[in-house]
Amino acid sequence: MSVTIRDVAHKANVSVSTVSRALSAPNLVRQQTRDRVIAAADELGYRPNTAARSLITGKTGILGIVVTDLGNPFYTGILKGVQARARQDAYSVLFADGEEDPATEESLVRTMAKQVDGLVVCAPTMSDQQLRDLAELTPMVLVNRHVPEIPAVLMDSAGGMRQVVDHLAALGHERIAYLGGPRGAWSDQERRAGLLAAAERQHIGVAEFGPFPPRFDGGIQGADLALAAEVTAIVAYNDLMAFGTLSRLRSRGVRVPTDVSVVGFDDLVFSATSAPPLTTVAMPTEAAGRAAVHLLLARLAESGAGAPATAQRLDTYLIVRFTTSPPGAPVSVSAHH
Amino acid sequence: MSVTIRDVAHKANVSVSTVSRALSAPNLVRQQTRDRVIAAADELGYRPNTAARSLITGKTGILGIVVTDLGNPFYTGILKGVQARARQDAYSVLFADGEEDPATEESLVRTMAKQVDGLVVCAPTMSDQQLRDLAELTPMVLVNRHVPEIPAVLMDSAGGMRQVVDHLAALGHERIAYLGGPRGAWSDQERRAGLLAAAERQHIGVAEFGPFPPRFDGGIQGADLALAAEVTAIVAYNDLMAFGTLSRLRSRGVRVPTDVSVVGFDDLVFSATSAPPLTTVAMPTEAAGRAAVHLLLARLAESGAGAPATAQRLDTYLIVRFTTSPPGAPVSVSAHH
DNA sequence: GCCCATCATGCAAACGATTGCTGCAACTGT
DNA sequence: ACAGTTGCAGCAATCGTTTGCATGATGGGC
Repeated sequence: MSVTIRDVAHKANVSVSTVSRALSAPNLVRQQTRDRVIAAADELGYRPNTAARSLITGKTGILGIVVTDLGNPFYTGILKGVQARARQDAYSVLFADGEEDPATEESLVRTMAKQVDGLVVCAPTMSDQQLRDLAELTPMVLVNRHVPEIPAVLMDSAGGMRQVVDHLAALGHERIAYLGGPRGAWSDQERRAGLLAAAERQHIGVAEFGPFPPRFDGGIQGADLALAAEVTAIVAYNDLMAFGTLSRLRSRGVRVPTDVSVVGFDDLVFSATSAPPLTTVAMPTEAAGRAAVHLLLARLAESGAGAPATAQRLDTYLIVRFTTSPPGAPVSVSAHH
Repeated sequence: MSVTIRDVAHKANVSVSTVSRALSAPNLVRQQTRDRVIAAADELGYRPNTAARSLITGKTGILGIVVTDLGNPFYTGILKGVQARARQDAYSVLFADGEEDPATEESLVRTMAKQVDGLVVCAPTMSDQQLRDLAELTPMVLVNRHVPEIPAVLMDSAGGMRQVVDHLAALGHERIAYLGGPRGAWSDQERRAGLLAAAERQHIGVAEFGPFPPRFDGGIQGADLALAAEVTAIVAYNDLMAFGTLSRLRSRGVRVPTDVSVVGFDDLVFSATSAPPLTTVAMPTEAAGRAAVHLLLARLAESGAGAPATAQRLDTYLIVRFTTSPPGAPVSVSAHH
C-alpha cells in the first residue's frame, strides 16, 4: 500500500535503523550512506507514518487550540497566529470551538489532551480549578486568562484603557461613562480596573453601567443610560457595543464626536470603516497566538515541569480615529431638536 | 505513566482482546463481562491511545479543513459547521489557513493528507489539475468550488442572485449595476452568471463593473462608476463591498434607498446593523460545513471509491432589509445639493 | 447421553517506526 | 604488531492497540 521505512531500507541496501537515523539524527551515519538513504527515500516518496512514530516517541507533532466562540472575529486573529507559528516548527493544529459553554470546553480539552503535545486555551469560561486540573493532563498555555499556576499570554487591556483615559483627559473630558461587558470575563475585569485607576489618577469622573451583553444591542441599551448620566464621552467594553452605541446616538440625534465622544475596544475590521470611523484599542491577537505557541514550544523543549509559570503581557495600542474630540456642550438630548 | 488497555484488562480479570472488543464491538462480548470491563475502564479513567489504534486501523479519527483566508468572516461559519458535525461522530479537526496562496495551500494539503482520514477544502485558489492530484492522496470534498471528479458542496449563489434580481424587478427597477469580485473566484463567476441570466429573463439592463478587490475600498470605487452609469440599483459582489458603496454614497449625498438601492451578498454579522441595515443574500455557511463533513463521512463509510462524485447544492436566501425600495428619480448626483 | 452449533474468550501476530545495545572494522599510539 | 578507541551499521525489543484464529464452554435436539 503505502511506502514504509522498510522499503527505503531495502532500496538503499541498509537496515531500517540506519534509515531512521539518517533521517532524524543525521550525524550518526556516514555521509555517504546518508545520501544514499535520502536519495532512496524521496525517490520512493517516503513519508514517515506519524502514528507509528508517535506510538513510540509519545509525541504527536500536533498542537491544539480551543476558543470560546469562533463566531467572535476576535478569535480568528489568535487562531491565525497560532497556526502560522505552529507551522514554522512543522506542527499541525487541532481546532475546537467551546461554544461558550464551560462543560463543552472541558470535554473538548479532555479529548484533545490525548492527541496533542500541547494546548492553547483562549479566554476559557471554566473555573480556575477546572483549568488547573486540565493543565495536569497536557502542557497548556492560556490566552487572556490568568491562573497563577499556568503559563499565559495576556493582552494588556488595562494598559489600553489607560491610553484611552489619557487620550480623553488630554481632550478635556471630565466625566465619562463605561459600558461594561460580562462580569465573569477576565477581559472585563481588566478593562474596568484599568479605566477606573487611570480615571482616578486623572481626576475624571466615571459613570459605570452594565453588565451588558457584549454585542450591538448591549451598546444601544448602554447609550441611553450614558446619555442620561450627562457624560461627554462613552467608553464601551468592545467595538460591537460601540457600534450599537453609535447607531443609537445617531437615531437620537446626538452628534459624534461633537456632542459626545465614543471609544471601543478590539479594533475589528469594521471599526476602520464605520461612520464615523471608530476610535478604539487594537489588540495584538495574531501576535498573541504566535506568542502562545512560542511559549508552549519552549516548555516542550525544556520538557522539565520545573520552569515557573510565566505570564507574558502584550502591549495594546490606542487607535485614534474620528469618534473622539474635545467635548462640546454638555450632552443634552433635547437641545438637538 | 498513562493507563493502558492492559491495566483495564487486569483490573477486570479478562484479556486485552476482550477489553478491546467490549469497548468497540459491544455485541461480541457477554453483557456481564462487558459491564465489568466498562466499569473498570472508567474507574481507571482509561482513554485508548489513538496513535496505537491508528497504527493498526489506518484511521486517525481526524478530519482536516483548509480555508483560503481565515480573516474572512465567511469562512468561520464553515469552520464552525465542520467542527460541530465532526464532533458528532467523535472526529477531531485539523485546521490550516492557506493565506490565499496556491502554493501554501498545496503544501498544507500534502502535509495534512498523511494525518487525516479526509479533508474539506474551501474555495481553493489552486488549479483543477492540482486539486485532482491532491484528491488522490486522501478523501476530499470541496466547498464552493467545482471540479467534476471531486465531490463538493456548493452554495447556490446563482440562485441567490436570481432572487435579488426578481426582488429588484418586482420593485420596478429597470437598470442595475453589478460590482464584480475577483475574476478567478468560482463565486464571482456564479454570481455574475446568475445575475445576468435573471436580468435577461426580466428584461433588466445591467451595467457590469470590476473586477474590484472584494473589500470596502472596492465598493467605494464601484459606487462612483455605478452612479455615472445612471442606474437605480447597485448589486455588489459581497457585503464588504456593499458597505464601501453605502459609505461612498452617503458622502456624495446620495440617499439609500430613495435615490438608489444597494444589495450585498453574504449576510455578515454587521449587515443587520449597518446604517441602513443591508439587503443581502444569506449563505448557509455553517450548514455547508456540516454538509461537507457529512458527505466526507459517508464516503469514508462506504469506503469504496466507486461512488460518483456528487455535488450538493445548498439554497441561499435573500434577506430584504432597508437598502432596497422602489426607485425614486433617476440617479443624478447634482440634484442633491 | 452424545454430538454439533453457537457463543464468549484468549493467544499472538501484526501495524511502522525509534533506540539501546552489540559487533565489526579501521585507525591510533606505543 | 598489538591493545585500545572510535565510528558506523544492524539486531531486536518496544510502544498500545486491533483482529484472525483457536479453544473452551454452553446448550439444544435427537
